Amino acid sequence: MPKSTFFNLHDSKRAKLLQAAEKEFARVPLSQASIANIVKLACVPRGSFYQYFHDKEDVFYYLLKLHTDKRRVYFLNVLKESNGDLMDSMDQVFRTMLIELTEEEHLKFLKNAVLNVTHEIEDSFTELFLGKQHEVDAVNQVRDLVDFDKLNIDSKQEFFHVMQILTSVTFRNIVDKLSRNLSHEEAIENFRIEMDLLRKGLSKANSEG
Amino acid sequence: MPKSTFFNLHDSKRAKLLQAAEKEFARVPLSQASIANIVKLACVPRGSFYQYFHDKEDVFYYLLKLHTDKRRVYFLNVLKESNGDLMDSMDQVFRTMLIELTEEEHLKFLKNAVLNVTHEIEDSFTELFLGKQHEVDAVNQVRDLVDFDKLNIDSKQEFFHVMQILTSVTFRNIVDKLSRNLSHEEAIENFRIEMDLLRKGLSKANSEG
DNA sequence: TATGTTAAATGACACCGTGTCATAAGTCAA
DNA sequence: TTGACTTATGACACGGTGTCATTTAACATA
Repeated sequence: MPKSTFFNLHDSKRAKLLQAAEKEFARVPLSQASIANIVKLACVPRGSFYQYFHDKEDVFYYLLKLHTDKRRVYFLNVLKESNGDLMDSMDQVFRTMLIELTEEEHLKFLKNAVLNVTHEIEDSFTELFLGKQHEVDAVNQVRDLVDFDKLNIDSKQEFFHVMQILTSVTFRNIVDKLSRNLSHEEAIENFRIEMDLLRKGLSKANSEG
Repeated sequence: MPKSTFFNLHDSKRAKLLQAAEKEFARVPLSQASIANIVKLACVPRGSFYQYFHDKEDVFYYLLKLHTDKRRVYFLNVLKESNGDLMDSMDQVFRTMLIELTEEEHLKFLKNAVLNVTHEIEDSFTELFLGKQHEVDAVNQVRDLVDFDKLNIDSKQEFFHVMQILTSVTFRNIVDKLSRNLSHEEAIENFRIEMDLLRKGLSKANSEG
């Protein structure tokens, strides 16, 4: 998290800093991004950067969090409007993300973020759907919206694992779309196939028994 | 890939280099590893390193490939011995990996690799099961071993997606185990729950129809 | 053995980025 | 105005990277 000094800044300067950082992280992946470029873009002296942030990872994950928070709100709304249909909602969010990724700036930022996946980023993706891990309130927020009659699970404890599975597969599909430069149609078709497989199950036994 | 010079080296020197590199990558994640340390450990001058490799990523991914190749052979054997039961084989490989991860050196290397997940690493994990992407032979090698009567899929084209799903979820479980320091029992239990969910399907509709 | 040719080894060096720190400049209350 | 505290600033020390000119080794050929 940025230092308190950062949050004491005028709105305009704060925005300027974030904008500069996002631009740099859109240019190259995290490991190649340089603080030198960020301060040049934002027109602030190098020392100031360290007044606001601990290091470049600090800004980077803060930016990512801003993105994630926005999407999470959207996800919760979709879930409401679909009367708690979890699979359909994942589908909807996946499609919306693909559309968002046509906006040049955000695309490049997210592309660099996602392709250069660190464990923290996959976690932040999970948070999109489940909220901050181990924060029970956030998990409940989703769980209360989900229509369990549409899910094939015995215990509410299994719900957590359902979300883990859906998140892993969805994330994978986003990464694939970006790394292989798939068209929207291809990406959606791939995702549809995998969601269908998840719905009906991979093992034949159950459709016989 | 390392340069040809590297492969012309005496076996002992090549091994020494790789051992030094693995030790450094076991110490810290890729981004923090330094070539300076590797050459110090291997007792070779700095310039030599660049005679053998393009950069540190080059050694790193080569090491990772050596690990992956070894596991892939094992996976194919398990698949044979289980008469093509895909789900059971994934289970078996997952358990074996957990056991391998008790060996200190390899644990730390893989932990750093997996936690600091880059897109390339998840890809290399997929290759473990599917072989190099777009190399048709490698995919067929697995597909020919799989018993399709145990799988709930209509077309062989769906097989690829089944593997994608299984790989994503398995990979996620390995990452979780390492990042949250789960015990073997917990990790196996989590994995079992998710594999069961995948088997039976997430959606209720199919168990009714 | 002498000679030429190619491959490999070596470490000094220029370059770049990081994070720190001493100092200067504000802010605000008494 | 003074003092206490917060923020700004940029020079600097440190460490890592990749290159390159030079040396050394390997080996073929006459």
